Amino acid sequence: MNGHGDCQTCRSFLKSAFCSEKASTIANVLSGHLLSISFKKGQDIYKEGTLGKGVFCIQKGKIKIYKICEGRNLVTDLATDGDLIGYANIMNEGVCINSAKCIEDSQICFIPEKAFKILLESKSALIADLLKRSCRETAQLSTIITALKCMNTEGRIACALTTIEKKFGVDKAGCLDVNLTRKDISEISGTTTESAIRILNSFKKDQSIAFQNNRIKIIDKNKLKLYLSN
Amino acid sequence: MNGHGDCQTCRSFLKSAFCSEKASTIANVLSGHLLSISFKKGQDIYKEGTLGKGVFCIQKGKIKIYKICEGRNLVTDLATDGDLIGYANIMNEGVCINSAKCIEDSQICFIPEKAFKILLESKSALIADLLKRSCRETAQLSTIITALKCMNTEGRIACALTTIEKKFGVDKAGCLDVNLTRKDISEISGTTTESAIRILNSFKKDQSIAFQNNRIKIIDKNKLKLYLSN
DNA sequence: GTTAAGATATGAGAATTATCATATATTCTT
DNA sequence: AAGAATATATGATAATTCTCATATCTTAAC
Repeated sequence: MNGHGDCQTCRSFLKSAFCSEKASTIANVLSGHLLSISFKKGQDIYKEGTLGKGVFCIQKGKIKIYKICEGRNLVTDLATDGDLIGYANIMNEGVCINSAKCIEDSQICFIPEKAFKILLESKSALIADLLKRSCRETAQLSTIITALKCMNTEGRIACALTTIEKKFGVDKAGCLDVNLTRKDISEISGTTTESAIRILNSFKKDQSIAFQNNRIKIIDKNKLKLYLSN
Repeated sequence: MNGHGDCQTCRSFLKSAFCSEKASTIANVLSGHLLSISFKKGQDIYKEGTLGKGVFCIQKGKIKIYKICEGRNLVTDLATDGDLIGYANIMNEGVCINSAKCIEDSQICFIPEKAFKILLESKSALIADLLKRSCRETAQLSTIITALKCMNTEGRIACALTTIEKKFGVDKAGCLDVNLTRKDISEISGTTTESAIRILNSFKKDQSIAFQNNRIKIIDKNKLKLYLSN
């Protein structure tokens, strides 16, 4: 973790909060805390079960949020530029309910719990924004639950691919703009590495997707969608 | 739905909200809306995919929140006296992300979306309370996701029993204070009715639980816990 | 009280997916 | 460049749980 440039994403995110009656206090607490920190690919941001020290705003990067069970990881969310992560930990007695790890090198802004709580207490626009985010997350988690029980592994992998595309977009070559291993993809779709490999290869044979320089390119969305219905 | 007595639970829940600067407006909008409505066992409160008309506060009753997949239901939450349900629907473009149904006859207070939104905008204590609830829900949903992938069916049923006990408590006889069918229990634990029946019977043989007048009594919590680890 | 509907019970077989084993390919380190 | 570590690939087998079939029991309806 090395201090780096000012986190503009984070500042704009919190801007409205500064307009409240307690502004001076908040500014005080936050001053010097909005610098972004460099995280390396693979580095943990926070770990399930540990005490959450604050909230993180992604200035630039790609993050996976996951639950650990019996040595295996289960990704419940992906985060990227502008996303705020870790606030649910702060709201749930401070113990981290999941883990966050960098999929790529990232610049992340840290907001200490104390500062964050003062922001919340100031009843600014932040809390309304947060509620919206939290409710969206609720909807997403329910969808994952449904997928785990009602889709077969093929369907969940097809689903994961479209989720990844939505979250991280595509590069100039049209590939999913993130370097994920088969293991990563298995964690996102709730299966094993072997199954992910097998099914991705079957998708490739099927010409639904292609592999280009270690990245995945979605060739035929309609074909992929056919797997979703199962 | 027949109008009934005043919803005290709901009033106390919203009380703080009335202390804000927009109080008169809120009181105006809410006046006449805080009466509780009678729902029969089995009756739907709202349905996944339909437009959410507002938020519901349980005055007295027992509710299941569930997702539908291929004719099967998957319970994601249980609600009872004092719980607020449906707010995530309102926050997510209004389309219900899940369904709510009465497990027993219930008295429920309805807060129309419009009134609810005005309450939120007044930046009262309500929104902070709601955020906390939402984050707690997030934590719970992640736990369900973990359970579905990392526990076997026995473990999930054992888990469901302790969840039910925590939520609904026990009656004078020491039984889980709610009338659930095996199908209900299978929906809470994410399995089939047949599997739920088989496993509950094995728990009974095991003397972890007992059946009394169609209700389940947890006899040996430690024995049940042994199933959780798998 | 009879019938119908729903709930509980149990067995046999099928299907899906994980596990384990092993091989090859790729990337990283020094 | 060599070796180690990690990632990808593929087959065989095992385990879990669902599905389907059927039977009994309980509750509700008329």
